[in-house]
Amino acid sequence: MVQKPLREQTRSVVRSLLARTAIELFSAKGYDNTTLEEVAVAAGVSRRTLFNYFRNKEDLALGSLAEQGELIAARLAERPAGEDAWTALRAAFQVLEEIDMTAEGRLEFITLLFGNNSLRAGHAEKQARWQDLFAPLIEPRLPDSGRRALQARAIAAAAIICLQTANEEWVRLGGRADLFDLYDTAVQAVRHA
Amino acid sequence: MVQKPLREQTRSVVRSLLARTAIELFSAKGYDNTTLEEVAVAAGVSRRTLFNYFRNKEDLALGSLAEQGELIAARLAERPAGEDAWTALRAAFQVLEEIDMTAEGRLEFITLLFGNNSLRAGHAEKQARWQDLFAPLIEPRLPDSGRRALQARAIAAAAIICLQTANEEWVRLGGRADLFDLYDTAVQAVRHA
DNA sequence: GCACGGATTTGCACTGAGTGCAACAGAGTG
DNA sequence: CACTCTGTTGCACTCAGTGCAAATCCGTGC
Repeated sequence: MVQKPLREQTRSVVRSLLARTAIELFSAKGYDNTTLEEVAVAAGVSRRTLFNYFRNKEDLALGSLAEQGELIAARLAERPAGEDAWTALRAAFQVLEEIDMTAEGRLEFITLLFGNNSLRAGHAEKQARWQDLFAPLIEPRLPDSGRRALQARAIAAAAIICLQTANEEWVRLGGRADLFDLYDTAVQAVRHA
Repeated sequence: MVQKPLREQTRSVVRSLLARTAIELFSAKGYDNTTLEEVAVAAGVSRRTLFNYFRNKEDLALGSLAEQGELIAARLAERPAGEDAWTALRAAFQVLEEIDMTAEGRLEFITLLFGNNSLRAGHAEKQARWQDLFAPLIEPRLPDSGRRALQARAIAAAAIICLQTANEEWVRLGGRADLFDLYDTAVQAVRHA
């Protein structure tokens, strides 16, 4: 009866080990030049087992994005009900700064993301899924009107894209800037230019 | 010496024939359940030749998006210099309405896009590339300031994402709505909510 | 009409991602 | 010591994508 939490625990440990091993190899040799066979060997596991943990090669690299989305959504749900949508989103995004990851690690990871076409695509898509998580949470923050659902989706998408643009710029600057300064600049431009 | 234009002409004819054949099959049988072998046979060409025209399976489905991006960019470049960035973008997007495609065709195509994960990803990525086309064209429309490049990218990205959100909603409504009404609602929400 | 030359098409063989299946190993239970 | 449940592994297969070389097509010059 105590097995279940135990199994799940080992599972998530193995999962993150595999992801870390993979990202290390991808960064070192390039995404396309790294086979899943190599990742499996490096992690001391069979190629087939990799597929028990991740649906595909892309997920192996991007798994953490889905988790980040859930973290942000959770934080967003905790924000006071009266708070303005943009304010709530900005506050929720800041959960990213609490994530256990060195600046070099972030830089390496994001560089990997933007350096490969199919990863860029996967990245874009994963963040588009964030929209589905965030929109229902910001819809109640909008004034009544028809099309409130559409409005909520648009705001969520725009905020995410501002974060992404800021992230890109942050990488371009080699990490020598404050991410949220860049984010604020982006939002300001979009809303008041 | 007259070969070149001629060859290019046939090339683009063949290219669009292949794309149309592919999209038809993808819509009918599903993207994942359609092999490139089948597409090739249906178009009366060898599988290998398909790869002379398209880099990969995804491009076969999404090729038109790249062209659309270039059309919009061209229109954007023609807008008067003093025009506000958002106004210019909206006007440029309207080139989409001039594209030779039936409403059912559009609906079918967009439904295909949103119905498959990897196509959604490719779609998101292709539109993210639009950003690279549009940003330089709207940067001169912004007031002087540091970070104008970042601002231009943010605005381009936000406008694109509004269009995409409107498109999604349009599909959800079965095409029974005006795309630009939806777009305006989205932009309004983002900028003034 | 005919041979030449460049480009396009095609077949072939190969790599690697992803999947279904069945055999296997290990841990907990009676 | 069987028995079962779960996770791992190997194996064989399909399909996307690529490099290469043979075959084919087509406009041009003779």
